[in-house]
Amino acid sequence: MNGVAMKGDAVFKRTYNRAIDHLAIMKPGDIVESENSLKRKFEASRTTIRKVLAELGANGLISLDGTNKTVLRSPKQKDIFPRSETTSISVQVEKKFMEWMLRTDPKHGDVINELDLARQFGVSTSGVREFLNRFSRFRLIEKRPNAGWRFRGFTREFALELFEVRELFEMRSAISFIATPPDSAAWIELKEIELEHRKLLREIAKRFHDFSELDKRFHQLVNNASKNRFIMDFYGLISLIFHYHYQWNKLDERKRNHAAILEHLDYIEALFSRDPKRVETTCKNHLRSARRTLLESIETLVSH
Amino acid sequence: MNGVAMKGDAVFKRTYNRAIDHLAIMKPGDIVESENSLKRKFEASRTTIRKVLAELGANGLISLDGTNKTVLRSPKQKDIFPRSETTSISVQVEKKFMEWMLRTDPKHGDVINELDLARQFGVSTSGVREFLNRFSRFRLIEKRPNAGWRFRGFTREFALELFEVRELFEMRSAISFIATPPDSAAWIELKEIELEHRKLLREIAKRFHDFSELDKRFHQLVNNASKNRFIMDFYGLISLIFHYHYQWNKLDERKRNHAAILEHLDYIEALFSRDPKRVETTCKNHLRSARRTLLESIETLVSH
DNA sequence: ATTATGTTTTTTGCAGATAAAGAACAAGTT
DNA sequence: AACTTGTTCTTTATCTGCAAAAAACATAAT
Repeated sequence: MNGVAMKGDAVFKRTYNRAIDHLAIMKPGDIVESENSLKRKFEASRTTIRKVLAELGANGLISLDGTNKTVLRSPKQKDIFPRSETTSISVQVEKKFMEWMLRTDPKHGDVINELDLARQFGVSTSGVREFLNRFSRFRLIEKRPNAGWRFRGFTREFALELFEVRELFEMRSAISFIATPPDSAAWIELKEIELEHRKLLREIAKRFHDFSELDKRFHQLVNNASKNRFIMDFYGLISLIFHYHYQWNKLDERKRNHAAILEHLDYIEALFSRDPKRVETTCKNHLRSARRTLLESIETLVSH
Repeated sequence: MNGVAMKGDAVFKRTYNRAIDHLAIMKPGDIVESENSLKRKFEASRTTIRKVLAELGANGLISLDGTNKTVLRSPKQKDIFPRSETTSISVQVEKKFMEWMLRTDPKHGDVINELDLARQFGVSTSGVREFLNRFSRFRLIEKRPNAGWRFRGFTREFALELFEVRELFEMRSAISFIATPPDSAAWIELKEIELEHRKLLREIAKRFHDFSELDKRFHQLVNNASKNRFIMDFYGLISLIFHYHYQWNKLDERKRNHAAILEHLDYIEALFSRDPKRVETTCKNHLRSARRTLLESIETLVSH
C-alpha cells in the first residue's frame, strides 16, 4: 500500500491463489469448509486463512456469514495474483543470484558487492546479506570481515575436491543401496529410472536436454540410500554445480549425454545384480567420465 | 556516544590496543612509523589507523605532527580498552550462542526464538538471525519459514551419521598423509605431536584436561593432508561437537583420555611406518572407540 | 617514482521499526 | 468433548538509517 513495504505478503497471495483454485472446482451455492480445514489443506496459519476469506468476501467471490460461508461466483483469470508476487523475497533473491552467477560468470577472487546486488535485484541489502550468509555453506563464496564477500570457485581445484568427496560418498551409498531389502520402494524407483533411460536413449535426437533432470533423479536415489544427512546434503551442492555446468557447456552435449546414459545403464544393471565388485567398477567408471566432462568445461571457460 | 548504537567500533578498539602494545616497547622521543606501515602491521584499513593515531594524540601518548609523529609517554594499564569491547557483535553472538547451547542443552525439536535470544544476548534480532543463518550449515538447526528455527540434534542418529562421514574422511586423509614427501613440514609437526602425547601420558594425573586440545591438533593435521576443503571443513563440525562433548561428559574423563592417548600413539606409529594396512587398523580402532564414547555420553544425557 | 598524509566516496555491520504471519487464548455451537 | 469463529498477543521477514571501516582519489614530500 504505502511506499515503505515491510514484510511482504507472499504467503497471503500464494494462499489466496490456492483458494481461488479451490473455488474453481466448486459451484455457486456450495458451502465453504471450516477455517481449520482450509488451514490444513493450504498449509498456512489460520490468521492467513481468515485474511484470504475476508479478501474473497470483499471481492464478491464468497459470502462471509460466520460459519455459513457460501460460494457466490466462479473465479476469473483476473482474480488471481501474478505468480511473481507469490514468492518470498528471500526465494526471489536466491533465484536472482543464480541468474546473476550464470550471466556474469564470476571468477576466483572476484568481489561481491552487497549494495550493488541489492540494487540490481531490487531488494534491500539485508535481503542480499541474508542470502549470502546462507549460500556460504556451499563454499563458493567467502567473507572477509568488513571487506565483503569474495568468490572462491569455480576452479579446477574446486572441481577435483568436489569429485573426490563425491566418489567417496557415492561409492558408500551404492553399497548401501544394494543392501536395501528387495521389497523396498527404492528398487521400484530404480526400475522406473532404468526405463526412463531406455526411453530417452531411443529419443536421444530430440530429447537429449532431458538428461540432466534424469541424472539428478538417479544419483539422488543412490545417495539417499546412505540415509546420512551429510551425504545427502552434499548431493545438493553437486546438483547446484551441475545445474551451472549444463548451462555452460553446450558443446557436444548430445554426445556426452548419450555416453552418460550408457554408463548409467551399466551402473543400474550392476546395482540390480547386487554384486559389489560390479557396482564399484561401473560407478567409478561413470564418475570418472563425469569428472572429465566437468573439467573440460572448466578449461574451456578459462581459456576464452 | 548516543543511545542508538550503530555499527560498533570493535575494529578501532582492537587496533588501538595493538597500537598501545606497540608503544609499550618504545621510548619517549622515538619516531612512530608511517600509516601505511602500521596498516600492514595491524591489519586494518588506513582509515582505522588514522583514527587510532588521532585518539593516541588526544590522549597525549604521541604527538601528531604530520609525518613526524613521536612517542610522548609510555602507555598505562588504564589506556587500553577492555577485551570484551574488542570483538565484533557477530563474534560475541557466536560465543553466547555456544554458551547458551551448553547451558540449556536443547533437545531435538526444541524451537529457537530469535527475539528471546536477542534479548538474552543483549543484541538486536538481526545479529541473532545472521548468526543462525550461518550456523545452519552445521545441520544442527533447521528453519521453517515464518515459524522460526528448530533444533535438530543432538541425537544418536546424528552422531552415527557424523561418524560414518568422519571415518570415510579420516581414512582417506590418513592415506594421503603417508603419501606426503618425507621432507614435508607435516612429519615434523607429527613428531612434535607424538612427543606432546608422551609428555601428557606421564603427567596424565594432573593434566588430563589438556587432551582435548591435543586431540584436535592431531586430527586436524591428519585431515589437512587431504588438501580437500570439504574434508577440512567437515572437521570444523567435528571439533564443534567435540567441544560440547568434552563439556558434557565429565565421567571417567581421565580414564577415557588415557586410553585415547594410547590409541593415538599406535595410530601415529602406524603413520610413521607408512604402512597403509597398519594405518587403517589403528585409525579404525581409534575412531571406533571415539564413537563409542560419544554415544555413551549421548545416552547418559538422554537418560537423566 | 615511490611513499607519505589529507580528503571524499563507497560499503559494511548493526540497530530499530513495522506489517505479515503464526500461536495462543477465549468464548459459542453442535 | 470436539469444533467452530472471534480476538489478542508474539514472532518473523524485510526495509531503512546511520556510524564504522574500507577503498579510492588527491596532493605533497622525499
